[in-house]
Amino acid sequence: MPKRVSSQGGDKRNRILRAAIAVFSRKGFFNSKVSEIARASGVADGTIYLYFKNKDDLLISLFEEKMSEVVADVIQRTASGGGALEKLKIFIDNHMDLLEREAGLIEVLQVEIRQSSKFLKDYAPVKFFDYLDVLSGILEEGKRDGVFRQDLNVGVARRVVFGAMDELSRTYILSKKQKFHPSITAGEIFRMLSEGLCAQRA
Amino acid sequence: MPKRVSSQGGDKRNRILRAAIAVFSRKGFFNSKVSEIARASGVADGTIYLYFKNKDDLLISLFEEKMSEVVADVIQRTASGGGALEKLKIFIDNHMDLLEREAGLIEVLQVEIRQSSKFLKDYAPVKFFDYLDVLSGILEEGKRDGVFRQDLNVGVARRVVFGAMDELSRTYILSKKQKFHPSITAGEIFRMLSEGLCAQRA
DNA sequence: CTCCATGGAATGAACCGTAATTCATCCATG
DNA sequence: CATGGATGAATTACGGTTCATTCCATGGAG
Repeated sequence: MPKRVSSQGGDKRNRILRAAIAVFSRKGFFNSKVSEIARASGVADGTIYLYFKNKDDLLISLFEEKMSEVVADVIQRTASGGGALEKLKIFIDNHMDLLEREAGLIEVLQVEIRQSSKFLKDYAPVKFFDYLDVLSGILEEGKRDGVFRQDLNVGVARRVVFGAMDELSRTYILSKKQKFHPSITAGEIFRMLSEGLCAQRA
Repeated sequence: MPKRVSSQGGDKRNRILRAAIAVFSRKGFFNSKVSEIARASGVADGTIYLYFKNKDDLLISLFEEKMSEVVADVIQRTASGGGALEKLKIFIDNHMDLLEREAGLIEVLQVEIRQSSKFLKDYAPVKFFDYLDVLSGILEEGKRDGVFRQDLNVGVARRVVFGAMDELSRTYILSKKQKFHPSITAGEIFRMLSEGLCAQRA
């Protein structure tokens, strides 16, 4: 299990991760062969087992490491927003933007990790909760500042927001002929969530 | 491939479908063994192949048939609603209620069908679109009647609504210790979507 | 400067468990 | 006894994982 090779081989682990993202996103975890990932990353089958315990570990590592970056990044970005509403806007924009910047990664996170709890007996996707927590923070702040309704149930609201973004992501990923642009859609989602569907307040 | 057996065995196909739902929902499609489904439905392994082409076909059939019922049922139920807003309420209530009535089924539809497009090369989940179309109909009606904003993008809105419900469903399914009650949550989702998060209209 | 020893990294062919599918056989019914 | 559904053990393919072998960079010795 090489830690970090001084010469040129230092990126081998990353090459494998990148290839895994590509392959998993294309064919799904269960239909992806380790040998394919090996081929795609230009290493031998056995080499993968020098860097990862097994195929499951490859998926988990991928999730943990990449999701960490995503979470750190979105925390950074939203911090620059003035109020809760602006932060929410940034959060949503960022999420939809990821679709273009990291299409394969998002696809894996979206589809494969979801059902991971089914086959990865004990694994809890902590990083995913970190991501949701950022959203909770924004919503709490908005309540505190009177921007959002006082009776907002943050536990439900964070899921509503995430679910909306997530579903649009899926639509984007699955529709071959791109019907819409992520950033434009982000605007629509934001408006819908902040103002609601109704013409008038009841 | 027996169409419909006159004697007692007529329910064999259904027994298999029911068992498949239970097994798939518990362990996921790829980790479910055909022999498990056979055992759970009280038939021999080979018998399954008298009723279904293969394991994939079992999943697809399950989806098509059960989803048809769900769609027909929700069309029926929403039809009784007075206006678009009430129909939307019914739709959301119904969706969350399915979680209790058909927990296993929803879990399969939610998690397994999602990634089906990855491994079922040509299959398009038509019934899923039928379900979304019911939602579109409600939103269109609301726009026509001035209940919903005129500039609502129905294509995006239907996904926002579905995504919100869907994400809460997932939360419900995955959290062992039930933190919330589906029908109460349904109310929160409805309010959030119709009125939005904000305290004031901008 | 050349040669060789050393050890860790990389290789990939072979192993092996698993599970989808088949099919020779059995059995109930009319 | 003929028909056709049902059975489940055997077949077979597949692909994750292993590990004996090879490769290569380094550095010490001659």
